[in-house]
Order: sequence, then C-alpha cells, then structure tokens
Amino acid sequence: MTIATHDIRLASNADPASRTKRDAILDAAAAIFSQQGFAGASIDAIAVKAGVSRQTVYNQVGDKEKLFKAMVAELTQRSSAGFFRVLDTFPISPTNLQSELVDFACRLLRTYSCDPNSRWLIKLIENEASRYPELFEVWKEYGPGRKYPAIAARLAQLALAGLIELDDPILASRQFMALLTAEIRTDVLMGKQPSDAEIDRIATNAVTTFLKAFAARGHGAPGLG
Amino acid sequence: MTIATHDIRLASNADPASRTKRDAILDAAAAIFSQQGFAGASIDAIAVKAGVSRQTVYNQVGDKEKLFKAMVAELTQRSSAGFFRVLDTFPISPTNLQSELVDFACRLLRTYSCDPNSRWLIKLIENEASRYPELFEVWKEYGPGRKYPAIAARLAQLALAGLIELDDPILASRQFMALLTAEIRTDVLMGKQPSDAEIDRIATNAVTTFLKAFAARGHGAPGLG
Amino acid sequence: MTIATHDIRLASNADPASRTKRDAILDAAAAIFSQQGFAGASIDAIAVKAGVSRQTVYNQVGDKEKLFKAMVAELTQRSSAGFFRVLDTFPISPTNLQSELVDFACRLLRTYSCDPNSRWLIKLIENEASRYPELFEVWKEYGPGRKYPAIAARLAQLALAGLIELDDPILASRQFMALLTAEIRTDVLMGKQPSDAEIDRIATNAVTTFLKAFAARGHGAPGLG
Amino acid sequence: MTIATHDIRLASNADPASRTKRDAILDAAAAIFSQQGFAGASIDAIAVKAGVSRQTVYNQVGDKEKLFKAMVAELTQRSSAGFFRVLDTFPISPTNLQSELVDFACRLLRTYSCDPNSRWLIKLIENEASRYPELFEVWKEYGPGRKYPAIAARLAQLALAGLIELDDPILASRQFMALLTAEIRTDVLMGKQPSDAEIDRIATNAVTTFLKAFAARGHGAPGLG
DNA sequence: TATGAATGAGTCTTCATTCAT
DNA sequence: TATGAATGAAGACTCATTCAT
Repeated sequence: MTIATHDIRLASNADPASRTKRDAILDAAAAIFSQQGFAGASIDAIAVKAGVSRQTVYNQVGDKEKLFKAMVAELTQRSSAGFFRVLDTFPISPTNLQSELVDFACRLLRTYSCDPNSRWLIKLIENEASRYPELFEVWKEYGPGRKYPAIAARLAQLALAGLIELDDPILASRQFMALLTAEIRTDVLMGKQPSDAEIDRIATNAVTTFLKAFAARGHGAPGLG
Repeated sequence: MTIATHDIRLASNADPASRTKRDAILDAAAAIFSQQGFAGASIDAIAVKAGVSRQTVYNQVGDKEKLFKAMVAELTQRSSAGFFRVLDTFPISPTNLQSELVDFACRLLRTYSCDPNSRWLIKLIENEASRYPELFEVWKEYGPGRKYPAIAARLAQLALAGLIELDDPILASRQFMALLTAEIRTDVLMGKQPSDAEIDRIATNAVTTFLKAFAARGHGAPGLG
Repeated sequence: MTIATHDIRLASNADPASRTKRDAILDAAAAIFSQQGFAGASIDAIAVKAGVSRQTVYNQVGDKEKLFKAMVAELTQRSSAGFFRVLDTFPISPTNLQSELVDFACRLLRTYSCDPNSRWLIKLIENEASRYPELFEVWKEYGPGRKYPAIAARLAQLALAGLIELDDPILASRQFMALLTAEIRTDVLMGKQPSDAEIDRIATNAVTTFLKAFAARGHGAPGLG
Repeated sequence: MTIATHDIRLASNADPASRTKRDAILDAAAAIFSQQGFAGASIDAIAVKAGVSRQTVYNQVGDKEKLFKAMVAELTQRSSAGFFRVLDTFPISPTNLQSELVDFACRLLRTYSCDPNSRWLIKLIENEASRYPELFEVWKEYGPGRKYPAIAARLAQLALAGLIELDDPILASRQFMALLTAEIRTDVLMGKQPSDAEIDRIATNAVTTFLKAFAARGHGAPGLG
C-alpha cells in the first residue's frame, strides 16, 4: 500500500554515504524552503543546516531549482507514505463506528498536522505552485490524486456494510477531510502544534458531524446510539 | 453592517490624486506580493505594475514592510466589505431553507473565489503569516475574528427559528465554511476560476451535507422534505 | 577692521525677501553640512531645516556644490567678523597684563568655541579641505592668513611696551592660540559646550604659561608681580 | 610599555592568508574612510583599493559599520604602538635637557605627522566622532586616555629631578603637545609632509617655549645656560 | 513659490554560482 | 570534499536633479 522509496525519488548515486548527505540536504532544504519560500531561501542556509558545504549541495543536487524539485519529490513521497500507513488502520468492520472513526481521524490529524514533512509540503504547494506548476505534477499524482480515492474506497466499504449512506464516495471523502481540517488549518499554518486533547476534540467534532450527515437513515444512525 | 472605509485603512493624505496613486500602488502590490510572496516581490515590479515611479511608492507608503502592511489592510477591508455585503443576504426567515441557503452559499463562494482581493489575501495569509506574523495584525483583527461569529449568529437565528438544530454555533459556522470551500481551495489557489455550474454544484453539495448533519430532528428536516 | 559683508559673499539677488530665504538656506546648510559632512548631507534635509522647498534651494543657490561653496564663504565671513570684533578689545596698554589678557582670552574662546559658525567652519575645513581644495582659498586668505598676523601685531605692541619679550611675533601668536585651544579642541569637536568656569580656567592656564614663557626677563615678569 | 597586538585587535581568524587579506582591507578602509568620510566612502572603492572582491570585505569584516570600527581599532593600535615606542626614548635623565627634548619632540612629530595611520586616525576622529560617537569606543579607551598620562609621568620625573618646575603634570603634558602641534595641524591635515628641517624647527620652537615656561626657577633654567 | 512626481544614478547588502586549493 | 574567494546580478533604499502644476 505504501509507495516504495525509489518510486518517486529522483536519480541519485547509490553510495550510502552520499545518500546520507543527500538526505541531510533534502531535509534541510525542506525546512528552509518551507519556512522562507523559494525566493527567500538561501543555498548557504540550507548547506549550513545540512551540515555540509555549499559545494556539496551543488554536487549532490545541482542548482536551486533542481534542489527544490528534488525536495518536493522527497516530501511528497514521505507524506504519502505516512498517509497510507495510517490509512491501513481505517476501521473497515468496526464494532463501534463513531469511536473507531474518531480514533482513525486522530491518527490522520497527527500525520497531517504533526509531521513537519506534510505541513511543509502543503505550505510549499500553496506558495509556489503557481510559479512552478510543472513542479507539482508529481504531487498531484501522489497527493490528492491517490488520497481521496483511497479514503473514498474505505467509506464505500462502510456504506456497503450498511453503516453509513452515501451517494458520492469521492465527494464524501473530500467533505470528511474538509471537516477534519476545518479547525486546524490556520493554526497549523501559523506553526502551532495542537495538543492531544485538541486533536481529539477536533476529530470528535468532525466525525460527529460527518456521521450525522451520512447516517444510514434506514435503520437509525449506527454507532451513534 | 459593513465596515466603513476609514475603519481599517491606514492613514493617508486625502488628496484624491494621491489616493488614486496610492490605490494603484496597493492594487499592484497585492497582485505582485500574492504571486511572488513577500521575499520574492520586488518594489520595482510593483511600481511598474502600478504605473508609477519607484520613488512614488516610497513617498506614498514607505518601505517594503509598510507597503505590505498597507496592502494587507486594504485587502482585508475590501474582502471584509464584500463578505458582509453578502452576509446581509443571509436567509434568516427562509421559505425554502435548502434552496435559499444554496443561493446564499453561491454568493459567498463568488465573493470568496472570484474576487481577486479575497483570493490574494487568503494566499498571502497562508504563505507569509508564519514567516512574518507581525505583518498581519490588521487582518487578525478584522478577518477571522469577525467572520465566523457573524455567520454563527445567522445560524443561531435559524436554530432559534427551529429550522436547524445546533449545539455550538461557532463550530457549525466553521464547518459550514469548511464544507463550502472543501472542493475549491486548491483549484482557486492555483488561479482557476470555477464556472457558475461548478459553483452551484459545490454549494449544493455543501449545503446538503450541512443540513443533513444539522437537521432539526424534532420535526423532520425542514426544507428537505 | 571687520570685513564688509559683500566682501566675500557670492553673488545673489538683492531682493530682501530673497536675502532672508537665502540666509535661512545658508544657515541650514551650515548646520547640516557640518553635522553630516558633504557626502552625508541631503538637500532635502537642508530645505526642511531652512523651512523652504527643495526647489527654492536650487533657485537661490544652485546645486549641491554651489550651495556648499556659498555656505563656506558665508561662515568664513561671519567667523572672521566675530574674531576681529573681539580682537579690537585686545589690551594694548594694560594696567594688569595677566588679568586683562585672561579676559581677552576668555572672549576669544567664547567666539571660537561657543559660536556655532566658527566651530562648524573649522570642522568643515578639516573634513572637506582635501576633497575640495579650491573651496578653501577664501578661507585661507581670511582665516589664518589674517588672524595670526593680527594677533602677532598686538603681541608685538606688548613687546614694544616692554611688557613681554619676543623674538618672533608670528610664532608667538601661533603658540598663544595653541595653548588656548589645547584643552578645548576635542571636547568642542565632540559638541560639548564648555561652561563659563571652564573657559575661565582654560584661559588662565594658557595665559599663565604664555606669560611665563615670554616674560620680560630684563625687569621681572611684568604684570605677574 | 608597548601594547601587545592582540590587546586591541578585534577577533579575527588566525589563518595568515586571511590575515593578509584582512589587513589589506583595513589599510584600504583607513585610506578611503579618512579621505571620504564615513558617509562618503564606498565599500566598493575600499574593496578595489584592497585588491579583493566586495564579498571578501563582507566575509572578513561584515558591514560598513563593523568595517569602520575594525579599522579604527587597527589604527588606534598602530598609532598607540608607535607613540609608546617613541615614548620609551623620552630623556628621563638627560645631560642636555633642551637638545635631548628637542630630539624626542622630533621623533614624536615624525610618528605623529609622518605616519599615515596617525594622521588618518586623527582626521577621522575629528570628522566623524560627533556624528558616530559609538564608532570610537576603542579609540576612547586607548587614545587620549593613555597618551597624556604617559607624557605627564615623564614630565613629572623631570620635575622630580629638579630639571623643570611643574604644578600640574597633566596640564603641562597637554600644553607640551599643543605647542608641538601648533604649527603642524592644518598642513598635515591637508596632506602635506613637513620636511626634516621643518620638523626640527617646529620641535625647537615648541621645546624652547615650553622650557622657558616651565624652567626650574630655583637654580636657573637648566640646559638653557 | 511650493508640491508631488519622475528619472537615473549610486550605494549597501545579499545571493547564486563557479573556481582554486 | 570542504574552504575561501571571486564574479555578476539583483534588489532595497536614498539622493540629486528636473518637470509640471
């Protein structure tokens, strides 16, 4: 279910020492680019944060644009991997839908809102996408292009099991995610880390509203009663 | 209900010619800043787009930071004004809640997604707020702090009228907006203008789910039957 | 003994209103140039300080270099006038040489160290002379070229009267001035205003040493006993 | 008696190649700053004169203000070192006070008036100190605060030996220096190099007057007879 | 004459990128 | 590979000067 590392990663030499350096560089680039934006980020700052020399950055990844692309690819892969890892824990045959869905939502919020990689990626996409549209083909494919259908598939299974009632699973998946991130977007973008209690409250609010909206009306709202 | 112009606008001399220039500068600044980000925007580019000399920019608004703040204040004011203008059309005593709420949602989407001012402002906030939090003081005061309570108040009125059922109006208002923008966020940020049909579909989806979730269960879901 | 105003002053129109503006400009220029140096001074700052518009500066005096030259000429004239006014009070036939010479030295210190014009001029000369050597022909002629001989002539009269003993009046005049300004130079350049008591002490120290050095040895140190 | 190099010098890396570059930069800065003033000097001009790139200036010393301070510290140190080297040759137990003091004065004049470092420093202090007092902290500590007392101590030793008669050694030291530089100040500031003969004459004039003023009257003026 | 705007140049500072060691 | 230096190009900001009103 997860995407293999070499799936997205740009070409790189296979020497493990280089790998390490390259990873350090991409990590640093992710941090700096997402904090400073493409224009505001300086190669030197990235090199310093990565603990390598400026030259090594150029040797390993090339110029600023190549570095940016490599980093987006890397983050996309990591974020995707985290998402699908959580998705595997979706409660397909729950005994208590409400509580298990809340738990799942919590896990999702945590990868979404607590993993710096995901946050950075989202931010970068929203910041730089219009300037480098070609940079985000990879992201579009592995990001929303895979995530919403994957969630939709899980929701459809719940509907098949008669636990909820759905017309359009894709729409429902988008609305599920929207409700989940409704209260978190601004804070997270501002850099705040929500507490466990907050994550729980937010997940509960979202799932409650979602289940109220998509309750299986035929035989009451399952898992609510 | 709307906010008077002088409410937010920073001090400026009243000479109408200056006003015109100043407005041209702020418009240009909004466009360039939102496309290039704070660090990536150049004062010269803004001056050229505004059709004035670099000096005039400095004379009218001061340095880059002041220019940015003035522009945020201006956009905030415009966006706020548009929002409250639409809010005045909220169906407080609807004959057909579903359809009137959809119409309202369409109007809201249009100000939100079609007005460049709003789009730029949102983009800037999401892009730059964490890097330069001090640049957004005006927005913080007039933006989210006023919009959600205003929507919440309308929803509360619907609840009082028995048309929907609410525990937490503020939460409901956030979820209403989240559902509304769920399908639009990324595309709009990328610069795409949704068609009227799309807007209508999106509004319908959002309102339908919202009303299902907050239906007045005591006597059926009004407006749905 | 004093130099007529029109002696040095550069050409200017004779309209008294213009005169006033021109004077205000030159005063402001003196203050700004001496505080900021030629390169550091801005025409705008001078115009603001003079209470006129930038254009008026250009109309009245021309460009920055012309303004500088006009101001040096003006300050030279004022400083010279003050010096010669004090010089007229030199004790040529003193009843008590020591005390009358101290009084004279005090007056000299006051014009030298308390009149901003003199201080500014000195500073400007030392600052800009190497860059604009031609600007200081006027100053050389009216400054040291006239002051030292004038003092020397007074000292020679004292020597003729047998009150002091001199070989080289010019040298003595230079040493007299050097002793007088020995303790004051740095402080004054830093902008400090010495108090009356300090001026008195400094003058006393200088005159005492001077008279000890140039005492009429033939018949004791006159005026000391 | 001399001040060790590391006493004043600001922190710098110890690599001799860097040292050389750094020194070249500071030398160039001294020349340009003293000719053009702080505001008038351009970093580019300094870099060109130092034969390095602009970047190297920024890497080695930082921005304009840091460069200025580093240069003042360097000049202060050099000037101080030269002064104290000469001071070590002060005739404490002279066989012929007059001639040995003249020789000493000549040496002092030469370090004062022939060493560009000293001249530049003096000029900078008189030009910029009131405008940028914070730039001269190092100088204030190592400059006048140490030189006058050091001279005063030597004069006091002469007085103790009964060779001169002093009330206030500090005052006498200031007057000694004032007489010495009385004839030299303006010319030197204008960039003129006095000839050996002139230096000798000036030193003789100063010392003669000084000794006449401070002759040990109890037993005749020693060294004059 | 005063005001505001415009032009063009210049200065400080930073940066991406490359080269030599 | 790391380091320091160099180059060339921005970009922010200021300024002298001129023009129009």
